[in-house]
Amino acid sequence: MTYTYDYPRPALTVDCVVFGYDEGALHVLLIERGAPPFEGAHALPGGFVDMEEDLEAAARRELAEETGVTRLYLEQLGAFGAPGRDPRGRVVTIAYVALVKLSDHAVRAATDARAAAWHPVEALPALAFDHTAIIACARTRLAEAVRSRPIGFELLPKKFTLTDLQRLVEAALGRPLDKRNFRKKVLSLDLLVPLDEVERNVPRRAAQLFRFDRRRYARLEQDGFQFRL
Amino acid sequence: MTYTYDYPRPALTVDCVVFGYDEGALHVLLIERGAPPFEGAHALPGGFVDMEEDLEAAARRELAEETGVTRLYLEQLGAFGAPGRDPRGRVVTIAYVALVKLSDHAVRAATDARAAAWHPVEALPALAFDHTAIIACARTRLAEAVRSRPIGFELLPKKFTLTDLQRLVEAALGRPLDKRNFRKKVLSLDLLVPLDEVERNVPRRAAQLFRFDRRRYARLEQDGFQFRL
DNA sequence: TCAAAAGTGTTAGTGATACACCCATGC
DNA sequence: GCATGGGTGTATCACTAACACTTTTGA
Repeated sequence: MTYTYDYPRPALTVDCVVFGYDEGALHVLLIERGAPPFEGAHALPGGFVDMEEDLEAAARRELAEETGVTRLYLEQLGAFGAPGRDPRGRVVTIAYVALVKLSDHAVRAATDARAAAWHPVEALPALAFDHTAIIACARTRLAEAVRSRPIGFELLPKKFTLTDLQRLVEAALGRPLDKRNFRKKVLSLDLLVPLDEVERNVPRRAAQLFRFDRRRYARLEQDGFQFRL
Repeated sequence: MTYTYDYPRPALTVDCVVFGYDEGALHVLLIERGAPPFEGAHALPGGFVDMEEDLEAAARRELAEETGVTRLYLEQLGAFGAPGRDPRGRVVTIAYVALVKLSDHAVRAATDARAAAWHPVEALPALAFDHTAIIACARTRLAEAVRSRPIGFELLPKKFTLTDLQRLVEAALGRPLDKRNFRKKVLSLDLLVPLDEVERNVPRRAAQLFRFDRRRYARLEQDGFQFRL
């Protein structure tokens, strides 16, 4: 079966920059390509958009197929379409940024036998296509987003300590923050609920656990409240 | 001549939300469609991406062809690709936001006889496709961008008064600003150069003219300076 | 008892906001 | 001389940034 058009059409793909956070460092989910071009190289999970499928739905589908990751936060990053970016011909890709709780999502072996694995953003391998540039772009977006919207919580487990949150924001911003000032500001937003629970099995004073109050944020947002860290 | 592929491909277009500023109000450049679907309706200028052409280049080309506008500021807004957005079939569009100095760019009659004209953003006609939603998205982006980067100057003539600049920022933000505070903040950035010249032929005290110091901004930016209005 | 991180306030400085009147010009 | 917008300063408040020690816990 083939498909015929009066004018040539670029191929259209989606690619996902999936950020996860673990042990104080940001990670990106990469697959190993099982076919040319760039066979054996690392690349972003992604693939072709189906004809009846919304772009975001395509991103979710490809992610589920290649990495087993589902139910995550997804946001469009933009289109990348320089003519030479794929050696097979003209391929335009719509890139998405995704955030997952590493604690909740064990990365499954990919359905099509290409391994999916987490890589620390500070030490990424060489990547196929223009994926290095796409990730750079995604990191910039993440740094902005983490400060202007409460999306850091998408990367943390449901229960987290203030230090967890601070380490995460520091990783996204790429610079250290003052502990007292950070805690003051975060708590003053009144979006964190302290739980009747503390850390367990730590060789030090156990830290208070918090959860993010989604409902309260939704209400504040409607009233024109502007989140900013 | 036809083109054949093993898998179906969506068509790929670019569309431009071109903002201009005149007489205290933001305007958007719209064309009138000369062919179905939506024949006779207003729409964003745009069209199909050529196979060997960068996405941004496609946007610039379509703009030049349809409206005669060239040499403008252009920034990618994002991809819009919901399956039902074009009645002819699956068409994914990459939207761009463009800013032009209305004073410099008389809008030419379009080459293909479809009229291009400016419409105030506060009173737009019904639009073809999902173009109303795309413009809404572009306005949000513009409001953010005008505050966080010195792009307001792309909309003003080379020589402008502080009141011109304030009216523009107010139009982009959709709310009024205090005159004294605005002037204080803008001048403290040290990016405006007062000229040896004032307004002419105004029935009131003539205002000081300024120009934006691009060079100085480029230098400051390199030193990590963060523009914010 | 030691190591490791949790938790906690104050001060100084900077930037944001609110606010009202005189001035210059063209008609 | 009048209508129109141009131009200017100060006081208050809120937020940011800098900074160090005591507490708790498990090993």
